[in-house]
Amino acid sequence: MSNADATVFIIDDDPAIRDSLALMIAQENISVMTFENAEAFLDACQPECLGCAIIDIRMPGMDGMQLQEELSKRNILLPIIFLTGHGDIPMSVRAIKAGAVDFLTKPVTREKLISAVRSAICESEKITTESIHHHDATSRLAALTDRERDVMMLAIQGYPNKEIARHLEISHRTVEIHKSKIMHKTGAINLLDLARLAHEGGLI
Amino acid sequence: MSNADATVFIIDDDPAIRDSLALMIAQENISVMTFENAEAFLDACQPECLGCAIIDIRMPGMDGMQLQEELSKRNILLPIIFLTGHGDIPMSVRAIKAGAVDFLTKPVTREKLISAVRSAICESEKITTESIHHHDATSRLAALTDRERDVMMLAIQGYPNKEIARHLEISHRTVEIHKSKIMHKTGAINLLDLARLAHEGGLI
DNA sequence: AAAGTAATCCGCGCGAACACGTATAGTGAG
DNA sequence: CTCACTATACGTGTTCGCGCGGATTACTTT
Repeated sequence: MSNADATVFIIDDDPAIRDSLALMIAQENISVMTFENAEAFLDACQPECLGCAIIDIRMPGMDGMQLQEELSKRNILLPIIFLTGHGDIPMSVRAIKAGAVDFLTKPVTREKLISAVRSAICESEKITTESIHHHDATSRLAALTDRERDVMMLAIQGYPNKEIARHLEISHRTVEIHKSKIMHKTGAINLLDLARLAHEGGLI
Repeated sequence: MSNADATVFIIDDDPAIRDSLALMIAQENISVMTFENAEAFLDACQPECLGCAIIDIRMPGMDGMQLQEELSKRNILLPIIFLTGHGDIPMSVRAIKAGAVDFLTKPVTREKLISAVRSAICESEKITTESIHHHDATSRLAALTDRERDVMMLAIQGYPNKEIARHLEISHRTVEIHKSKIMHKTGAINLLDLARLAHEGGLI
């Protein structure tokens, strides 16, 4: 199965809930880690981790929604499943609109939990793939000099070399040299590829 | 204001609710239309309309969620605000995940209603713009012959003309002629533009 | 401190390869 | 017959690899 290295992080202040959830998930052959509060989880988690977080809304200290916000701030793109005993509709709407994949109410059935976890892990795999692409693109683009970046930005907007040359007030041959170096440095095989790369790297 | 031609469609079986909502929205200088049930709204609405729909979940005949699904099937991309007196959390989660912009509970405050309507109309404007682009792209691409489409698909993946020629087992000059016709028919000014167009037209 | 050295960036010219518009024309399907 | 597809030929413009030079910065050597 593809979820071999995915981990479900359970953050809940109630030990009984933690154990119960952990058991249900472990029985599906998915690895689990439990945390007593948001702070402990924040200390432990990494931006690259694959899996999902099951977060209790109501906790002493930082609550679930604050944790969601903090994770987002720290660029930790872990899909979140909220779990609560005392939620209301506005809260659930806010959570889902803020990007949570699900909002479950206690007591949760095994079926709903596992279904939510599976789709969250699936989401996490997508995010991880995209993140790798993004990181790869960014690191390649980082090798470019400022001037090369100038040329690239115009090139991927479809300007021909002559136009770029006019725009930057340099010889058209120089533009081509820059472009050539850009291609080599980024490993792009053609302009379309470069445009895709720049797009993935967030430069558009 | 930019919402001059946006219309809020209210679908609710309770006349008192309809009138109350319509009044609040009309006071914001936004035009309103009311409908007693889902079927009447479906008969009246068009795919191109700008604005949003405020839909009661619980209605005789087709209910709010079914209406959402039906609108989606008919490709009517109107942002939806649900309104209900007897909703629960799973329902709200499902609705938001299915694309609704908000899920309000009766009785709704004027403030929340207007805020939801404004963001929904803003969303509608985005959708409309995208939809125009998509439609435009599709209609341009529709003029292409099958062979031209073959050539285009390879071209926008970055293959040089010679490769395309080898791949299709035709002369490289013929490929260039196809490409030229493609550019003329679609109005694209260069390859990147064509790729963007194909992307907008959903051909990738 | 001064001189040499390496690295980096920016620039130019030449020539080969490639792309593209125009013109001309043959073949097969509807 | 018309339209789509194919092909050929010529001319022009664009792209791109290669070699070379000037300017700046930083690091090492003397």
